[in-house]
Amino acid sequence: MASPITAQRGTRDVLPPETALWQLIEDRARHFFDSYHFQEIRTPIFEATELFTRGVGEATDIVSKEMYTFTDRGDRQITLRPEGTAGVVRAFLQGKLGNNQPLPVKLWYGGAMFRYERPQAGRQRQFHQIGVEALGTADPKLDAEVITLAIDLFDALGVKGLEVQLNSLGCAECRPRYRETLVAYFETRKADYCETCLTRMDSNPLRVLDCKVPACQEINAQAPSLQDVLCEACREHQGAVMGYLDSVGIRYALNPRLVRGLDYYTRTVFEIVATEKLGSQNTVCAGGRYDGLVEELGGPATPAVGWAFGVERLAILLSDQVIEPGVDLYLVAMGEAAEKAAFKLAHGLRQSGKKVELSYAKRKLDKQFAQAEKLKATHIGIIGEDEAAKGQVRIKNLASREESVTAASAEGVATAMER
RNA sequence: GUGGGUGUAGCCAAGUGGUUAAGGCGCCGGAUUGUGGUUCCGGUAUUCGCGGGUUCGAUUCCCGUCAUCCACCCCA
Repeated sequence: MASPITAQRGTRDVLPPETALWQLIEDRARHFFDSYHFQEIRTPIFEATELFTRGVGEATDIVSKEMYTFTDRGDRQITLRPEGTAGVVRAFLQGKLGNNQPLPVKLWYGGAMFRYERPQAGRQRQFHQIGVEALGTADPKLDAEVITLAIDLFDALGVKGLEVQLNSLGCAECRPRYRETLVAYFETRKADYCETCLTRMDSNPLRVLDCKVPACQEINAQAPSLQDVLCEACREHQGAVMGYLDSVGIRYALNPRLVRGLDYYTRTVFEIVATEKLGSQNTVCAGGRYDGLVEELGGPATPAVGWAFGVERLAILLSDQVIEPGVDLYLVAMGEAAEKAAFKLAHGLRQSGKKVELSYAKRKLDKQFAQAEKLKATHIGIIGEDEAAKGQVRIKNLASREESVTAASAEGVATAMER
């Protein structure tokens, strides 16, 4: 026998009944996107590599060592999308969405993302995100709105133990200033930092702040905080965001160490982290404002804000929720004429929206009952030789154990099942 | 990419350098012919992730490899 082919490292099959959980997540998400008036956008899974090097940032880990990049047969540099925002912004510009409808343009998307990482629970090479992007306004109301949307969704799904962490990364005005003071501080303590920190001081100094090495954390505790040097406009913006969140009772923790790994963020950044169940991969949802990205990708200056959550991680948080499959009617037939009658009856009932399962095996009746129980059927229908000859079916409610004989028609059976 | 743990059926698992690899759940079939998740009986791993080595002999020891999990890293 040939050896079986298995799923590639870092990819996995989502099997039933877990798929039912994914559907639940998707359904609830759609519901809230609709009420918050976000419209769906679907963009390609692969894009020009340059979209991500320019959008996400050359120096980021995602771009520098995690992308699935290849040259296609037409000599194009192609990358499987590692995140969703860059593609949405590209489509926003290409489709001229900013020109033909009122701003902000509020979009949501969902789908597979690809990053070449070492797999772990809650971290796959192909993983799935659902996210929102709102483009065209700098109004802090929108920062608060997208966070509120996320919390509403997670609440509705019954996710417990989440914490919102908030920070501001400043803007083109104050961030460079902060960078300078920060680097100046690092210089004074250079001898005490770990090696990754030392390289990051040049490439991406803000990232030094969320180093996990205890020694580095100690030094960072005394580092100047961005909160202290935010410009007036950024300070006001952050205050407004917090005010809106307060007004709807959303609790959050200000975390001045919160730095995102993508270059495009400005001002508001946030993460929604799970306090239990996820171990170190505990960020469920993350996002922020990216006022410079649209311009960076060749469009007009367009402020924007968005987030994405990881479907796999959310599914882990919800994994104790059991979604019972179950059918309305399990239909058993005995004899050739009965098989045909059952097949036809099932067809009629299914057309009218009943969930009907047929018996595909010739078992004894007591086994058929056991089978109906296993399928979580609410009713069982029996067509034997007698019933088939009379064009009838015996319907039994498996909970009440009440039984009746009725005409083998969709209407007749539907009525009998009401009882 | 770094360090560590694990790998016996669909799932949970016992086990040993040597005749036919426990058990449980699940699944399939049966217990004198059409009514319930119980009970009883039977079946369900040509082989212990894969490859190589040591050995008369390896599921068991060694090496490699793959997968998975944990921490780092990174992030959703």
